[in-house]
Amino acid sequence: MAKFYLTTPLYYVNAAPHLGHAYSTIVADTIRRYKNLQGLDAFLLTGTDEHGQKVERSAKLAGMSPQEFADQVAELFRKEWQDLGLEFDSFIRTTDAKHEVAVKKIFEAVWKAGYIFKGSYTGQYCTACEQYANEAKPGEPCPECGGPTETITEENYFFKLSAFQDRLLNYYEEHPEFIRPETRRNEVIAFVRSGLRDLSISRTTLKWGIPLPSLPGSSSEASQEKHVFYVWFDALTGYLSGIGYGQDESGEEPFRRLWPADLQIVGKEIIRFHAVYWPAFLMAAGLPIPHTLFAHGWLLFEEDKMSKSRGNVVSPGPVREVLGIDALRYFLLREIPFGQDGNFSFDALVSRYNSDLANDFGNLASRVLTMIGRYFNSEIPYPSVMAQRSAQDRHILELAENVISRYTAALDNYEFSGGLEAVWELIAAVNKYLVDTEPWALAEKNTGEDRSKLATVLYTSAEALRIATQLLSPIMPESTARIWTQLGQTTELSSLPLKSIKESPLATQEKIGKIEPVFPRLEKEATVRKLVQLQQQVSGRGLPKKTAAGVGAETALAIAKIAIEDFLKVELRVGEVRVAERVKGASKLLRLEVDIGTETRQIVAGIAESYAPETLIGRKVVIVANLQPRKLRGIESNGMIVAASVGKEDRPVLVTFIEDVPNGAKLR
RNA sequence: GGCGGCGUAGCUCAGUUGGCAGAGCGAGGGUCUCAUAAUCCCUAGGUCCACGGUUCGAGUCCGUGCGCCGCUACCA
Repeated sequence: MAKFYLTTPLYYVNAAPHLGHAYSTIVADTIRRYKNLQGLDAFLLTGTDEHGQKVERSAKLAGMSPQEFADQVAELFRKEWQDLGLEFDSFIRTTDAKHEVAVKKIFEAVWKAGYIFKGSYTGQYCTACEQYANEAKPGEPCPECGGPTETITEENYFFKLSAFQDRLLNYYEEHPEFIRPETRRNEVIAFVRSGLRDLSISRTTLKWGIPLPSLPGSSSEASQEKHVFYVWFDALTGYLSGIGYGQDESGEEPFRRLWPADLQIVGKEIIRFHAVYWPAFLMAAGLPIPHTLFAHGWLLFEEDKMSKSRGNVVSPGPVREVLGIDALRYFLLREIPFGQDGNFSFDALVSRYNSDLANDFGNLASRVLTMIGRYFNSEIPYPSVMAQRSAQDRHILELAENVISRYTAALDNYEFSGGLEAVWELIAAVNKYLVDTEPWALAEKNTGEDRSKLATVLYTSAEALRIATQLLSPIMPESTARIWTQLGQTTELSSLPLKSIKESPLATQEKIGKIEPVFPRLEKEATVRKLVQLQQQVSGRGLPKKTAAGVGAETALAIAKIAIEDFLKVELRVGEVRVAERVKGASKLLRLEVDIGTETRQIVAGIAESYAPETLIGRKVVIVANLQPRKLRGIESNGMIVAASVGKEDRPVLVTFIEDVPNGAKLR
């Protein structure tokens, strides 16, 4: 049996699992089920990425060791998938012993192939954040905390990424299906075309990682012990270690069977690591490249990116409790074209549930089954022979055929939304068919001819319902299984191959099961209220203890009181912008010349994303006049512009005066 | 700034090789009664961002402008 190996991202344990993580995993679980129905041996790997600076810091904040911290969060993930009924075949943790073995093995392979060399990495290091401030240039402050950065040079092991530029471009060219969707593919190609620099793959600035093995032929083995792997070299290898790469003969068997992966699902923010570094690592190690890499979009909550710092993280738990996991699966796969960003809101979720699941699908099952119960003593009736059926009857079966092929074509291409639309076309058509043929009226008349028409209508409807149910089983495994039982089917729905849809029509005279609504209609307002309420209860929980206290301490620091003398040290003055222009090569910076009465100051301000240069000329601004000069992009900045910081993205909004104020006026 | 994408009915979006503007949801009206107050039918007269061009004819091709978004590497 042919295999289908797919992976979710290995989730970083710095955050508790939320709906965004669930989205990736739900998609993967759906594909796994679908591929199994297609007769493939599907294997799904998920897991957690546990090393790196952020975990080290979060653990410290929580007052525990990184390992303890990672253990707790990894367990949260595992439990979440279990609660959501998501099935996986392997769960890899990058702190597993077998993973460490695999990382060392692939590193040695890359080393032997000659793609590792020792070099030095120079960057701006922020001691407060304990990390490199990548965007900062020498002399610039840390973009995260605003603290000073220093230029430090670190001895590192480098991966010769530059050697793979052409090979990667060729690969993208020859395998258009490798990076999806198209826009991401274009971005990646543009990025690689612009030139690749070698990548440092070891770190000495942190301890929480996998130590580099001693290298044969390397003279300085002692110093190597201080090196740990760069997290991405470590994490990506999880896709190999999770299926046995690096194990002994028998342990490595799944790897040899499953690799290369057929589908790797990732979030769009990590596409580069997967589309550039990862294939390069694999090429260097002499391993095959995965077939497809699919970058999905972000789940936005009420128009905003879901993130912990924004405090708008939605947990899957409440949705599962109130609407059931299948409603969530359906919503995510139907509402959001796979690959694009999508909006999640409780309102939209409940609306979709009511209109599509309750009104269309659930109600169709209910009315068809009820009529079979009432008019045919709960037995699937015999339809007329084909020649005697009406055009309407035949139309439903033809449409069903058509929908089956459109649905499978869509799912084969990971277009869940399109596939579901097709199924709903069938569902809508059957609802209409029932109104047009009026089986209840046929039952009233009860002549022989009407009786056989009635049987045909109900059989045809039930048959279409059966087809829709079977098609939808990978999307909504639990609810479709219930409808399956109500249709009187005793075989396990999840074990029926896709091809049986066409081959096994509903058997007549089978007794249908007990009818009960699978998607009861919900009162929208009350349901949304309930979801919001439950969500608020859950929001307090999440990451391991003490994290909340740590955040509190940071806030306290920020609002510490200062004396008036401290404030008087700051010289704030009114100025008028005379000249404003973009700084070449910097997307955020503007070079301003500001008239402060006594002189004109040159100031470089990071406001280019919010203000077009020409709109600033002649505008009154407030500047900090006694700031130490600093060079930004080689341009000296004498002071800074005062602006409110708005929203989580810290969008700057300039201070303005309602009354006219002379240039140079001092603020106090 | 450079590269790429997008801008179509109140909302979410389809619109293939240029040929009379579409779907779903929401809203309004109506119908049936098998069904989960569900279904089904009717109703949107929308400057297809703006301007200019190519063409017998452009949402669909070209140019310019405006607006929004993504990418522009070693935190993950």
